[in-house]
Amino acid sequence: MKIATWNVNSITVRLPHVLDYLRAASPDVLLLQELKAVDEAFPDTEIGDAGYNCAVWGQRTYNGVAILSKTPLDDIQRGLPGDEDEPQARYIEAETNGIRVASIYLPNGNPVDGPKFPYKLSWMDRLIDHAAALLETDSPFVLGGDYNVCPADADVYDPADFADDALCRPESRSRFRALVNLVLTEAFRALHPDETGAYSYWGYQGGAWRKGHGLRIDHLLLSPHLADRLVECEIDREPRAREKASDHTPVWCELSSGERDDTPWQV
DNA sequence: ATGCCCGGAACGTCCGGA
Repeated sequence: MKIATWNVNSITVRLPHVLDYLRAASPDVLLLQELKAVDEAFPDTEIGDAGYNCAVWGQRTYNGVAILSKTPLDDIQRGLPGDEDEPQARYIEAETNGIRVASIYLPNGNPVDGPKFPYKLSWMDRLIDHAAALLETDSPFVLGGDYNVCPADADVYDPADFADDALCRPESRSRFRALVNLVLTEAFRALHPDETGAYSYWGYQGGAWRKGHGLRIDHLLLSPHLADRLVECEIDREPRAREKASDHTPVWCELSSGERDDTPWQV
């Protein structure tokens, strides 16, 4: 089972790229962020024709998250539990193919001296609470998306320059660690502990993509059941190299079927 | 010190239909 996440920075502009990606990579589940479109403008017909069901929480201008899946999507939840008055469309969760999946667009938090930074941190606190509740259910789940957190200096092209950025600040990193320490598995780093320069985002300004000035801020966090099934996790740079690219590129992981090897142990 | 780049909204302009 292949699960991917991609911040598309406008589903309207990026639809051709998304359809190409669905055809080329054929993920079972694709988590999307930054739709920048209301529900009614979401291209569910085109995506349906490509063989995918859609769960969407859109918003005008900003934010917007969706889950695409080859299998039906059930029990769709929009927003974090207890966050019913939250107007920002940053979280959607559903059941598909026997697992729970969430598409997350975590607040950026910049500038750190304004109200956006405490909003980010409290949003992370609520996500941690919800992840703890999901772990209590003992059911397999994936929390994937644009976390807007570089977990470590190895995930930033210029750590010194980003030391005081909301994506790298210790308050953001400590909450990301607290989430992982619940215990979840951050799929890419689990399989590539020493890899540097493995970014998922390169800004539009100053030729960042050409210069390799990137950040790794898009993550797939797996529950213990699914961590046991993790066989591969990669960042697909091809979509970022295209004309009219999103500033993010897809991150995907492959989970084995989950069938246990019951071969008897032999001396 | 500031913009760099991009997308959407708002707006302005153009176009089609009445």
